[in-house]
Amino acid sequence: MRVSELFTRTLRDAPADADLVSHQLAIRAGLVRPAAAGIYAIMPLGWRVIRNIARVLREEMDAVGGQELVMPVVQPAEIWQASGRWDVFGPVLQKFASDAGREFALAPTHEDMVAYLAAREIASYKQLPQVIYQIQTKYRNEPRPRGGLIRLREFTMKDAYSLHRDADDLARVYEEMVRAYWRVFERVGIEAVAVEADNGAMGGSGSHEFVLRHAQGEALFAACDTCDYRANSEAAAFVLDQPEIGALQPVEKVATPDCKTIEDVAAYVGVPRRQTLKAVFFVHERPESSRFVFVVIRGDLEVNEVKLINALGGGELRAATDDEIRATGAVPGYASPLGLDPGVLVVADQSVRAGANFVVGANDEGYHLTGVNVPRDFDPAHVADIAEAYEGRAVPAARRGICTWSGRSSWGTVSSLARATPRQSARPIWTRTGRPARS
RNA sequence: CGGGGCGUAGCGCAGUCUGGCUAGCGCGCACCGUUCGGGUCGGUGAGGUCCCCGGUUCAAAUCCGGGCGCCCCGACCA
Repeated sequence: MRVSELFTRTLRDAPADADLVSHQLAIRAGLVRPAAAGIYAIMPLGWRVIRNIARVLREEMDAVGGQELVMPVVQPAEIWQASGRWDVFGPVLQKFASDAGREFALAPTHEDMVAYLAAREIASYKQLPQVIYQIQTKYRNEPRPRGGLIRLREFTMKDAYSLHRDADDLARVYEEMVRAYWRVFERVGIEAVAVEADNGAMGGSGSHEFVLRHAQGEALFAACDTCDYRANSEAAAFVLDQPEIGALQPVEKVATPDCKTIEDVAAYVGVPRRQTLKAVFFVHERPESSRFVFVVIRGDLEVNEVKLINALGGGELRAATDDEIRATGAVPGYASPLGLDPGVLVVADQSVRAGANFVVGANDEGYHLTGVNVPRDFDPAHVADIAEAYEGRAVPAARRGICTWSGRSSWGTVSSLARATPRQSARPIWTRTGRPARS
């Protein structure tokens, strides 16, 4: 067909609100046209690209025994209530009611529908394993769509789901899926990097994310400079440095006026940041309850909320308000795990054991304590790795490689899930794979 | 949800601070001419709720109040 007959026109100037080069080119070339924030029309040229990618995906999914189907985008509330996720998913799940008052949701993912179908189709373990997949629209009511096509509300995803009778079978198909993904990326011409990922709220064990090294990506991943360790920022582990510990000092209360941040305190007292302890406050929310969480971490580190959620066993986190902090007896800016109400849940990062003679808040406006030691002065009930890795840390695998950070843009994940949805009993073990084909 | 920016012709912009000619410019579009050809050159022309609502004023794109939308940073991201 001639370009002169093309439905789409091309543009010499990119729209002012397109910042990323990829976004500018996609619009100027007429691949896509915006309809609303995070919602695009795929124009004829763009659709050709998607169809070509889809063809490759179908061939590779079929090659590992996948059966294609199409599940609905509009799904009745009952399916989400049955899996327990109707009330848990949060605002990303776009709910709406028909005029008659029947409740529906736009599918942001299809596990729940798969569970619904599998429960009706699979009558015996002899029917397993099964691999099904679809190339279908997803709708996620993202709080902030961004970067043109980087993060969309409405998008197309290839998602595959496998159902298994046991863990060995799952592990076998998991590996097949990972290999299938490599073939897809190779054929499509994407230089993907496989990184260890976290399953997040889906739970389960084992997850690989295929990412594109991309400066404007949504997030970061860590890569070891000497070994092949690769992990996204939610999953990256690192080796904690162990400062030399001299003689333990006694606890002393010192005045630290106007020192509400770690930088201020460290500078005022004259110690490195890693000789301070920082308190961070969250409210841990679950469908049935919410609880205040007092988190303690070494001053030079940041809390990784995904790790913290995992340490807490799931649920959601939000930052606590100052009022909620005061209600526990802690003083914002000068909070201390020492002398807290014993009813307050304290979770400490393992870094609190890496160091000595820490400077911590005194729970008294304008004062800090020095010479605080673990476990002599406080002994946290819960200690876990909840710190975010960062550039320059040694990675655990090689024990000496240095971690470097790169931007990442997610092109797909393969996850191995323990069990679909605990509330739906007699469900087979199944895995979810997939998340590519965002144009 | 917090911080910042923007909204004037299909696209890119000027005009707004300091209210007042008929709201302009480039590209694109239509028509006529021109060229072997061209992202050619020349001419003519169409196209505007100046984001919306309200207010101030003799007079509002411009000032004031409210709202909506879009983009960026952060929070979030199953």
